[in-house]
Amino acid sequence: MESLPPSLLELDAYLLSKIGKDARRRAAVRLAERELRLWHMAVLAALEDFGPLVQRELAARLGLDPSDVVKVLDELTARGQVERTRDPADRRRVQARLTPAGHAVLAELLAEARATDENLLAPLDPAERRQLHGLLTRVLDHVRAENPGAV
Amino acid sequence: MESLPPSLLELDAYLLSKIGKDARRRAAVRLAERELRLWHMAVLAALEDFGPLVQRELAARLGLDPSDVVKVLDELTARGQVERTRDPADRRRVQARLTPAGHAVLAELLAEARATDENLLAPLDPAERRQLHGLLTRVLDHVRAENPGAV
DNA sequence: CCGATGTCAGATCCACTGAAATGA
DNA sequence: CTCATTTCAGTGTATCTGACATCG
Repeated sequence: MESLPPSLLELDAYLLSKIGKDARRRAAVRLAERELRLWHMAVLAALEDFGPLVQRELAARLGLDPSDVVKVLDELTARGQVERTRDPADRRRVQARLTPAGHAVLAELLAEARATDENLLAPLDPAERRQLHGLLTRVLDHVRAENPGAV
Repeated sequence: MESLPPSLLELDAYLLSKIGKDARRRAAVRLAERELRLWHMAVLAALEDFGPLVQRELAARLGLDPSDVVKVLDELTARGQVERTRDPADRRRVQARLTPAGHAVLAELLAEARATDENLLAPLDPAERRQLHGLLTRVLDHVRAENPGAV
C-alpha cells in the first residue's frame, strides 16, 4: 500500500513528475508491443509533420543527440518505415522520409495514444480535459522558452 | 532550435511527460547543490509526515525498492539527517527517524521546491494554478488507484 | 523475514572516425 | 590549387540510473 507524503503532494512539480512518469510508462508499454520505444514514435511524428528532414535537423528539432538519431533511424529503416536518401547537392547530408508503411504505423500509434490519454484522464470530464490541455500547453511553452534544448 | 511535432503536442500524455521530466530535472538540480537526489527528499518527507518508520514500510509507502531504501538511508545517516534506532517493542526491527538536522534540511528543501513551482508555473495566474493543482491531484489519485506500486 | 550487496539493462552523453564541403 | 577547417553521418564507449536478484 502506498500513501505518499502530503508535503510532497502539495508540490505541483511532484504531481507533474509522478503523472508524467506514468504517462511515459503507459506509452512505453504500448510501443513495446511493436518493439518500438518512445523516440521511434517521436521521429515518425516529426517526419510526418515536417516532411523529409536531414538527420541533423531531426536531432535539433527533437532535442535528441545526433548519434542517437542514427540508431533510431537504423531501426526504423530496418522495419521499412523510413527510408534514407543522400542529398545530391551536398553528399554529406542524408534525408530521412516516411514510407507509406511508416505513415500507416504512425496513424495507428497516434490513435492508440489518444486512447491512452482517455484512460489517463478518465476522472476528468471533457471540459476539464480541455482546461488541463490548455494549461499544460502554456506551461510547456514557458518551459521550452526558458530552457531551450533540455526539453 | 526546437519545434516539436504538432501531432505529439496534441497528446496530453506527451505534454505531461515533457513537463514532468523538466520538473524532475529542476528538482534534481536544486538537490544536487546539496549532493542529494530525489529519493533523499522523498524519504525525508515521508519520515517527517509519517513519523519514524521501519525500512520496509518506507519502501512500501514510497513505491521504492527496499534494497534502494537502504542506500538512501545510508547516505542520509552519514549526513546526520536520519538516525536508525531499534524498535523498543520489537528489537529485531530498525526504525528510521529524522534528526533535528534532517528536519531543518527538509524545511529548506520544501521552501526551495515551492519557489521552483513558482518558476515552473510562472505563466499561470493564482486561480489557474489552483485549477491545475486540483486537476493534477485527481489524475494522480486515479493513476495510483489503477496502478498501485508503479507510481 | 529483513536488511544489505551485487548485477543488469536502458538512457544519455561524449569522443572519435571518415567522407565531403568550404574557404583562406 | 592546396591545405586547413568545418560539418555531417555513423561508431563506440563511459556514465548514470532504476529495477531486480541473490546473499547473510
